[in-house]
Amino acid sequence: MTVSRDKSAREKITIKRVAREAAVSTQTVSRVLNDRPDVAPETRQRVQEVMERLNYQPNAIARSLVSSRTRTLGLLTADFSDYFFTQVIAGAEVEARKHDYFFMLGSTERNPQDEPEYLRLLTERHVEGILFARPSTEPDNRHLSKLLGDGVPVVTTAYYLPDETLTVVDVDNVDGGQQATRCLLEYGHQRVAMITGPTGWRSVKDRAKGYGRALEEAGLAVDPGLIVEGDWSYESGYQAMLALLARRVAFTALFAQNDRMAIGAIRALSEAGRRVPQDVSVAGYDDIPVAGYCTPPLTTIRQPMQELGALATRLLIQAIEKPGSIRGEVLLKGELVRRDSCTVVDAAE
Amino acid sequence: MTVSRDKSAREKITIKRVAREAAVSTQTVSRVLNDRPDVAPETRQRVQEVMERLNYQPNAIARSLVSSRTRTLGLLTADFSDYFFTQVIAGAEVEARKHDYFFMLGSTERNPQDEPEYLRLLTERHVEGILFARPSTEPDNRHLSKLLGDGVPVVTTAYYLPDETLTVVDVDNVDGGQQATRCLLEYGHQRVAMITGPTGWRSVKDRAKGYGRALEEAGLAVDPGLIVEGDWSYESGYQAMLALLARRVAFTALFAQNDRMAIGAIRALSEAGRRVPQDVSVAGYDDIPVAGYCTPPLTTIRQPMQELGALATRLLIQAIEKPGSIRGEVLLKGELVRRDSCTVVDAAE
DNA sequence: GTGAAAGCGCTAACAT
DNA sequence: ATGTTAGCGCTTTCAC
Repeated sequence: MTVSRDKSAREKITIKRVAREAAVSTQTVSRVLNDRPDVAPETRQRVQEVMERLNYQPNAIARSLVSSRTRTLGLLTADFSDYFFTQVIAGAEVEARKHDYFFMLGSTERNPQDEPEYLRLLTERHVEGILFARPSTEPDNRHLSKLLGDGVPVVTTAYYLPDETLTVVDVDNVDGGQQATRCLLEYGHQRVAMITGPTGWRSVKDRAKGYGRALEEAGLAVDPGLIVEGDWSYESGYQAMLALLARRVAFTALFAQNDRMAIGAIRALSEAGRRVPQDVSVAGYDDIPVAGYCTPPLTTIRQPMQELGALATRLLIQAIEKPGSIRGEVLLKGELVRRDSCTVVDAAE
Repeated sequence: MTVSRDKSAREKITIKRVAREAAVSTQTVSRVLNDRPDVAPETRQRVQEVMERLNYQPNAIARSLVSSRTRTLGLLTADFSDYFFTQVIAGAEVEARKHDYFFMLGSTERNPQDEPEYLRLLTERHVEGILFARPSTEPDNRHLSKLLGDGVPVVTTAYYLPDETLTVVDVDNVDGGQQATRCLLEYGHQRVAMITGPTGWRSVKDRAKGYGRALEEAGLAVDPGLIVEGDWSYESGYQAMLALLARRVAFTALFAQNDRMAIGAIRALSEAGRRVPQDVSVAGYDDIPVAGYCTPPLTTIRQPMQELGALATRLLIQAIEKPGSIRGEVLLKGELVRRDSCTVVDAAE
């Protein structure tokens, strides 16, 4: 019975088969595979030729079993619609590949209670470390503490734990909030409103702190009547601005803690007949791609998101390969991008 | 020397250890682990207690080696900045977890020539199938053909191969382009411009086909002078509109093949003193989150991106678990979302 | 330089 | 209902 030869002799191509065809022991094949020096040049070449001819692929599973290394990292995220974390992941992935690691993806996507289960499954698969690319909003972090207790390397981006000393990579949100607010103040605005992200986020508190500092620098006090809370979404920015307008308080400028809420707020302002920037100057945060092309183009704080992911991954790999070598926080700075949504306060106002 | 006990007695917790402490054979432990029926209730319970007490975690690597199953899928993508594919991935991940699979992430992010290498590394790690969540723009697809030849299950989203019969999940771009254009025509527009995505993309050709069909239905001819090419980016939409305006051809409506280019084009129109929608109606494609909040809110085609990812994953898993069960294309329909960027043609024009 | 033997953690196949 | 033996594909150890 002759079958097409590729399909018929379906013996798996293992190290054994290579050894047999090259007339050496499996051990020698293994040596060639791992670029060990103690192989005779002719032997090495012969083995390599056989590997080539058979299209041999070493079985990474088997290698992992004996070496207890998987060169695999776990990536825990919460929401793929969040541009910030998506960019972090993009940066992380590129960096991981540079060091010959792969990421296993775990996205809890609106089921945060699944996280412990994800962690269990990932550790069963022997990921060598875990990158948290999600906000720190869950109250229950026992599973993460357990992970740390077990000695699994963990690095987080923009994720803090109350009691634990984590390796965290983040942007300097205090500085960013201060830069954005300062920019508005420099244009002569005295009444600067703020739409914040949801309570509980570290970044929200920090950006608000920066806002407060900038006001203080200018000799102004924080007026709670000018502050509204959103949930980062376009819609919440829109609603927050409606709420602010309903309060009938005076303001000539707005600092929105992210671009989406800024754009939503601009929509509400425009519907209310208030022009941006002539009547109200608006500064956002993130510099999402649309920021330069919406109407008007948005002045905002650009965050080095991909760098954040890359740096976090580098630290994680370092923690794996040189245990105990790192610890603590790293903060990257954001950068003010001036566009058309901010201008000098109207003297007539 | 007394060390904290968690660190000292660092014997790995394996099936052997559990067997020893429960005074059974490893085989019995294995049976309990795999929920086999042939274990005495008391034995089962005793084993489970020991597992619990020792906090035993089965080693997925070892299980994979013997079962040659990894419950791991490969995910190949190209660009995390692309909202479409990001959403596909989000949907895919959720679906994978439902079936107890994980994805290994491979993002070629502006290095398409790395793809063969990625594929090699993924197959070495014995992923059981691969999902391509990236556009089909590379001319060289030998590595993918090889994959198919090797019998690795592959499903793609919006990715076609000239000669191969792939399992493809996609949106019906002809229908979408037709819906968008038809909407503009229904408002009475006769001169409908189009900004396309880059040549070579299947979706570009299909959306253009839909545009042509709608015009034909209305008894109108396609005018190449009204068509400009972009590259999907905001900036390219902006530039394309500048180019179109420079041609000094008359048009009262625009179909942009994605929302980003539509928004870029609106920016150019607004800078040129042409109001949207009063002077020019604009329809986009994708319904990205900002579409409802930019100025003016965008009429567009909503695509079921997450569903696409989920469906592709379901088909992939099916192909793995029941080989030979599927083949061919599945097309999901998009849906027209009417907002403010389109209106009836100005009679005075 | 090369090979034989043992074992990584688990399960399939056969015993009892 | 439970245990014994063998083996998944590879590497480590120790011979020669």
